Amino acid sequence: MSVDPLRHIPEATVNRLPLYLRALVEAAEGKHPTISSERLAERAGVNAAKVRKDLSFLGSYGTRGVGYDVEGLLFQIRTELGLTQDWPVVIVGVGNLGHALANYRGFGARGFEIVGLVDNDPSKIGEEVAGVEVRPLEELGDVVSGTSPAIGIIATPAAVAQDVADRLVAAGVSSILNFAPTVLSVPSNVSVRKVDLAIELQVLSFYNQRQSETGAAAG
Amino acid sequence: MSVDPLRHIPEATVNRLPLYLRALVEAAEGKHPTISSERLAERAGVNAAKVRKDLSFLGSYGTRGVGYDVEGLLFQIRTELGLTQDWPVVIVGVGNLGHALANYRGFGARGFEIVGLVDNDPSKIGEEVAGVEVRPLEELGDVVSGTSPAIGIIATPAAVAQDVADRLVAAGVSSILNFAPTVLSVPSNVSVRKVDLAIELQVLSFYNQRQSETGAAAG
DNA sequence: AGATGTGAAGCGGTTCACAGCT
DNA sequence: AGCTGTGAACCGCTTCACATCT
Repeated sequence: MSVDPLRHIPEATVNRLPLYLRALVEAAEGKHPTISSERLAERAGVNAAKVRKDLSFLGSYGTRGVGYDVEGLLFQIRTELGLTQDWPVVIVGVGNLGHALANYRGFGARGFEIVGLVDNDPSKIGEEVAGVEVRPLEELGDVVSGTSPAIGIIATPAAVAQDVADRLVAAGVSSILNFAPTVLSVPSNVSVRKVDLAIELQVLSFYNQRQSETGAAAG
Repeated sequence: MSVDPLRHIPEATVNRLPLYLRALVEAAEGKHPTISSERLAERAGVNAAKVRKDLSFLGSYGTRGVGYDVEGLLFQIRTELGLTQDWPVVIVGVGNLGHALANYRGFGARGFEIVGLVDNDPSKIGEEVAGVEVRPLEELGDVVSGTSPAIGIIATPAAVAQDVADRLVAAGVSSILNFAPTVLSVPSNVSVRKVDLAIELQVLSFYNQRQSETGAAAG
C-alpha cells in the first residue's frame, strides 16, 4: 500500500520536517501557491541547501525554476510524519506540568488526541482535567488498549519515571516523551525523546558564563 | 582569574555535561569516592569512550587505574557550566505553562533564581505565583536591570514571542529558553534554546508510524 | 533566467584501540 | 592489572557548486 518503499531518511532530517511543516502551514495562508527553498529556509530558520537536501529524501516534489508546491509539499510531509491519522496520547502524572500539557491547545489541532490522564495519587483520581477524567495508574492498560500504538508522556517525578516507562511499554505504547529528569531504559523498538528543563538551563548557563567572561574586562 | 584560558569545548560535549552532573550527584550519595568512565556512562545513558573524550576537554581530572574523583569532577563540571553562581531568571507569560515553570522545584535548588514573572494580560498583574508577583511586560527592564546577565524564558503564544524576545534582548538578557512554537531571530551574542512540544510529538509520530508499518503484516 | 536536485568536499562528532600512567 | 587520555579511523551531516530541468 505504501507509495514508496521505506527510503532511509536521516534522523537529522526527520527532526527538521516539523519545522518545514510549520513554515508551510504559515505560507499556505499567503497568496503564493509555490515557495522556493530560499524562502522556506528563512521561515524555518535553516539554510536553503539543507532544505533542498532534506526534501530530496522525500522524493522530487519541487519544480526547477519555480519552487515547491505548498499544498503538495504539506501533504507529503504530513504523510511522511504520519500525521494523516490521529495518534492517541496518554499523559502520566497530573501535577503542574501534566495540567499544563493536558490543557495545551494543539494536541487536537495537530492530530494528537488525549485518550487518558493517569496518576497514582488517590486524591486526584476522578478529577477532570481538560475534559478528561484522571484514572489510576493501574488502569493504564485499559486506557490505551485497542487503540493504535499510543504515545506516552511522562510528567512524573524522576523517582517513578522508570516504573512508569515500564508500565507504558507493557501497555503497548511505542513512543515516549519523557519530561522527568532521568535516563530511561526501554526496549530498542520503543522511541524515547526527552525534554529536560534543568539541562536546558544549565546549557544556557554555560554560554551565559562565556558571554560575561568575554564581555568583561579584556585585561 | 580563570584557571585555564578558554579551551574549546565542542557543543555536543556541553550538551552532555548536565547529564554527567546529574549522574555524579547521584553517585555522590553512594559510598564510592571515585567512579569509572564505564559506570558514569551507564548512569548518564551514553558510552564510556564518549565520557572519557568529553571529560578530557575539561582537563585531566581522572586517575588511571582508579577512575574519576566524584567530588572533584562535580566541582569541575559545575564550574565549567557556570553553576557556582546564581543566575537570575525571568519568565514571560504566566499561562498554564508559565505557572508550571514558576512552580518547578529545581530552579532554586540548581542555582537559578526567579527574579521576575511578567505578563501583558492586565487581569494577571499583581497576582502572586510561586511567591513572585506578576508584573506588566513594560517593566521587564526594571526586573532584570542591575543583575548579572539574566536568562529569559518565553512561555507566551507564538504570535508575541518575537516581540518578547526583542524586549528581552533590549533588557540585556543574554540567553533565552523559548517554549513558543516559532523561530526567533536575535543578535548572534544571544543564545537561544527551544523546547517545542509539537515538534517532539511529530517526530515521535514519524517513528510510531514506521513502527506500525514494519510491525504489521509482512506480505 | 531561475530554482531544484545532487555528487563531492568539508567538518564535527563518535568510536576504536592502545599507549601511558597509577 | 586496571582505567584514563588520546591519536586515528570512521561516520553522518552540512555545505558547496553546478549540472539539470522548466
